[in-house]
Amino acid sequence: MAGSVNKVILIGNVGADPEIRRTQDGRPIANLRIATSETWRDRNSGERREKTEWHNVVVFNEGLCKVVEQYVKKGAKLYIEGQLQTRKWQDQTGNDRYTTEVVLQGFNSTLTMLDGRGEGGGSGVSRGGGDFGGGYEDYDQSRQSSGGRSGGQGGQGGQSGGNFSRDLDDDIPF
Amino acid sequence: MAGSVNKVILIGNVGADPEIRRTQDGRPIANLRIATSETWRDRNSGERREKTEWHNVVVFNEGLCKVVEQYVKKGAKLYIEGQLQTRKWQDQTGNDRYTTEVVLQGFNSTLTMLDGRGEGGGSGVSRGGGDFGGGYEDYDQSRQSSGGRSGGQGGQGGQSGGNFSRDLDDDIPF
Amino acid sequence: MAGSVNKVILIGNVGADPEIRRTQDGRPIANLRIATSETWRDRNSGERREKTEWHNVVVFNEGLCKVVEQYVKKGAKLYIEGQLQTRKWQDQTGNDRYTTEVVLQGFNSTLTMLDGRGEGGGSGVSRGGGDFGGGYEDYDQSRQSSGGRSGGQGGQGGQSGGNFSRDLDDDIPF
Amino acid sequence: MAGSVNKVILIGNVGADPEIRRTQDGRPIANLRIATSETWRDRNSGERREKTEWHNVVVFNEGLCKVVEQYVKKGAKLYIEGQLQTRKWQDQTGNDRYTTEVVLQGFNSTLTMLDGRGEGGGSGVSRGGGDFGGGYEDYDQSRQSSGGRSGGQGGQGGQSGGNFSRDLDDDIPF
DNA sequence: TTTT
DNA sequence: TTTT
Repeated sequence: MAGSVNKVILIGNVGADPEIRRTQDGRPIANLRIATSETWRDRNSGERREKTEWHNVVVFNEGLCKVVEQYVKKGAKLYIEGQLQTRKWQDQTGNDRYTTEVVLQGFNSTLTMLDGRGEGGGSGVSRGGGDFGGGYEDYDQSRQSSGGRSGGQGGQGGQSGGNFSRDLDDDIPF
Repeated sequence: MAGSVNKVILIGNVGADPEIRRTQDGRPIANLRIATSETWRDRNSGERREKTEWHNVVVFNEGLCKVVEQYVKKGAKLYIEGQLQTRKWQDQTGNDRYTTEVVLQGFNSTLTMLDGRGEGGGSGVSRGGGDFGGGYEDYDQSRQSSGGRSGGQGGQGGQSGGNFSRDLDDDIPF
Repeated sequence: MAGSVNKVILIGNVGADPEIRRTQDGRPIANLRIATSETWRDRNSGERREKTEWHNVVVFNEGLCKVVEQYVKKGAKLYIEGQLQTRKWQDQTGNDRYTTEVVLQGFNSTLTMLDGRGEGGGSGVSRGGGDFGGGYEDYDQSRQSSGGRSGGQGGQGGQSGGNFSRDLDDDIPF
Repeated sequence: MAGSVNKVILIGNVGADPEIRRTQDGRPIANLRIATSETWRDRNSGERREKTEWHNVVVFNEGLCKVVEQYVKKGAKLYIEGQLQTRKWQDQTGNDRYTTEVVLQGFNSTLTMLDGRGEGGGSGVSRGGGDFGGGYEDYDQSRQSSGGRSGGQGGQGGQSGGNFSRDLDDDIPF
């Protein structure tokens, strides 16, 4: 379809230490639970009220996974930019179920630490791709192929060890 | 939580004529299915590939509901800005199920026609609230109280007739 | 023009304590300087490089001005959502000059404290309009008419005292 | 600075055929004027009012420049995502002047045709970088180094001929 | 002029 | 179920 945009922007806190697992061919995938919340004053009672929303965030992007692995802990405040994706799965009784997630994959994905931590004294800002600003960043784009459920060229990520034998489609949602 | 943002931006096409229903107290709710899609060229085969994502959009905002009712038809291209919301419901067997929707409610919600239609030859742009630009818009803010599943003060929307007897929580998801 | 969007999203730090002034009819206007910055590693030298960008932010929205007045200090980290606006002025020699600012006015404007401060122990989140979430917020929409350089109905803002005698158009840019 | 975001999202129409020029080392730069506009109804007079804002958009990203060159004409409706950048220059009398532009450079930049034209029957969607969706896109990332005023490795873009002898800093603003 |  |  010509001219389509699918963008989610969240600022919120991470509800638990992230889970990082790997696909069979070695690419990392990070799962985050992020809470956003709104407060308002009830017009009638005058009481302060709050509503918290929980978001499932899945990081396929390899560079962002590294950031998550190293710096993101329970309670961290993050800015994330990704896209909405709903995937279908079957429950135990064979019924179709759907889970909607915020996916960080490829370009136009961003994850930024808003607590002042991140990247070894560095920026705390990470993007889905390598080249920005002055354009000379040392980022190995060939390792960027991310790509979710795709075959890949096998282990190009290199961070062996601890691979998950379960594929992405085995995820237990929520 | 201090400093939280929950924002979704979509540009896509409407998959079917919108359903408009009403809460028991007369407030309108519009449901839209919006498709976004990405195309890319497969690195290996060189073929063009496409992936379409379908989004459930729920419009609680009364002003935006009017726009939907009057102008949004199957095939329309829209810009929408809303927030993510996951609601819990029980299926026939009593199991918890969750449905994530893009909700347009209150301020910071926008719906814009990108086909050149909309608002009687006018702007095709609509926001979740009345006052913008020069600040003199004729918008009855008292009818803006929207508020999803809340009780409301009863029928302030005024557009009686054709009310739905089902409440929002009765929705059949997907 | 049908279907137009003009949106700026910034997360950055405030460079100096905000200036708040008032129009002749009593509406407050806050000016902020916000720094955003990018870091990257130089591909050739391997050095870390940084580029800082400074943004002029003008808050016409009365509710957001109050937040700025009370909570925003030099060094604060903010999320802001506004729109781009370029205004024309004449320098001393009568030449046309242009200044581009990020304007927070009316709806679809947001200012959020990301430091954990803000709103008396409350949310630290503020929007350009009143009704959101459950829809019961106690916000006097009639005082919301903001409206930049427009005439207004005179003094509806009410917060008299300390008014600036200079109009907005007298601003010295940059 | 840790955790900084600088993002502009525009949907608007192109005011004139884009100018494409080249840096001395062959990288293309496209300049666009984009109009956004708001309409509202005057609270007092009841008249419809409109305010148009013009934006200077500079495309450094090489892939996006190609799209601009081939498909973007006067009147085209675009979605663009870039960042704010203010540059300093000297006028004829040696005074400092500043021009703020929306820059599309590197990742997290997007340009999308919203008219149904674009990319030879293809998507009309273009991003600042190559890998998205399934992750197999055939995009030569080595030609992506864009980088604004930087030296570059010389002519890697390959689209020789017609280079502009003026550098970016020679731009006449507005 | 901020921040890390 | 949209669109190109």
